[in-house]
Amino acid sequence: MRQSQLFGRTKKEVPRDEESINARFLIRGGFIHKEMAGVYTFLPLGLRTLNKIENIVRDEMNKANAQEVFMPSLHPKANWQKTGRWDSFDVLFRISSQSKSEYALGPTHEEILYPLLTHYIDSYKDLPVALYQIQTKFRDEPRAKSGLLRGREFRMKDLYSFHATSQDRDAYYEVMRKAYENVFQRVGLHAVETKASGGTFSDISLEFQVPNQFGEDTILLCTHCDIAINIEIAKENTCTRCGGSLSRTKAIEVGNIFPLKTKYAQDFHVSFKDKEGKEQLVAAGCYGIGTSRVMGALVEVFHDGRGILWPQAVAPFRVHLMGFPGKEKESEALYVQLQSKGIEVLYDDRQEVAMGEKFADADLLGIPYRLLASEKTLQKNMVEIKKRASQEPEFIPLQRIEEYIH
RNA sequence: CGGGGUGUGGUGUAAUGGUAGCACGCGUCCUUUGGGAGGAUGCAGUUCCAGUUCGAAUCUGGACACCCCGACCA
Repeated sequence: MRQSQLFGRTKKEVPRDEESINARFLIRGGFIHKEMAGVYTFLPLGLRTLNKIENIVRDEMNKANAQEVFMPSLHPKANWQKTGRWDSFDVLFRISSQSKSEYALGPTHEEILYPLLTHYIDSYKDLPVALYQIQTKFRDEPRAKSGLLRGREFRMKDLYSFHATSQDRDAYYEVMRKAYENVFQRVGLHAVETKASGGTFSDISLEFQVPNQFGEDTILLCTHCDIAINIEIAKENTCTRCGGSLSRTKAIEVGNIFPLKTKYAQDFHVSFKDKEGKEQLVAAGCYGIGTSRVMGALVEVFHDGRGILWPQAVAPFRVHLMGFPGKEKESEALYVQLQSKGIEVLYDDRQEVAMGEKFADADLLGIPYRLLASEKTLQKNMVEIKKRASQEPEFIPLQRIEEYIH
């Protein structure tokens, strides 16, 4: 991508009123644009990163034998009345049409998926089923805050699994738990498995918490074995697994998995015939990851005074090539060469922009490798390459670029 | 939803009752180019509605919006 043609621009000034680091850098870098509190447009740069996160999630869900579907955002009121949540779900957006019909904007999708299943599940032979989607969710948060960390409209992967027995469900729960570990490891986040309250519809839940001072949650983190317990339900002073001491830590919740009780299966009569021909309710589990929140959390964790430091797997591009005045032809050749090798390059081909500004933008955008071919380096048939995370550049031969950045 | 704060060109800001100014960005021209270049010139603004006043960005009331703290958060 040529930066001269990239939609969006960087800003030198910190946006007034934005205190959270992710909002400041993502807005300044032209990744996102705020429409209103908790509602953002993802600009081309930001969408690339969001897509990378979501594709990693997709890959891990597919590997766990889940199938992707796409459910509506507009939900029938009757379904929400059936579960009682039309009245009890406090952050539900309730909207009405010209003809005065009322609808819910989906904050979660049990009210769609359970009724859907009744059409496709009749026998134990139809189970198990694991369906997921990556969707825009709507929650009328009384207080949207902290950039992408708490929005009123946000991206979420939600997966629901259905099984003939709770033992089967519990086994799949462990599969998902492993899949979640993989997702967070691959996007570069250290997410700690944290025991939390299950709420109304589950006995327990497991949250994936990224320790960070700007998180909303407080967890008690075991200093020895890297598990935690949410302070909401903490009764012990020591780790239940290893007896280690617990330290109180702020954290960002990026995922949550929990077995579901039978409430929804009952509400929507999601049942099947077992081997004996007896009618049974399905056993279910629910598994969520806030993908846009993951993006915000990444910035909260990976930044310095100048800007973002994206982990390679989610960076919008792998290489940021700096065009050098007077060396346009050589830079252009490098751009073509890297692209032909399938390397994602953002090429700062802006002619009228001084080098200092290009460097400042490169630091802000946080692409892992900064590449530069100048008079100085070309004389030796070299390019300068600088990792975003390191202070000093290195000089490597032109032919060795590809191996270096892998 | 309770409390606090803030609303001035696209962005960041100054003007506290009397000419709305500056910087960045943007347009045009010229000179520049290894860490946010220089000159010339141009475009662009007081959140909205009432009120007080000869006169309101400034004072009063209300609305709306945004940020922060808290409550809430299947």
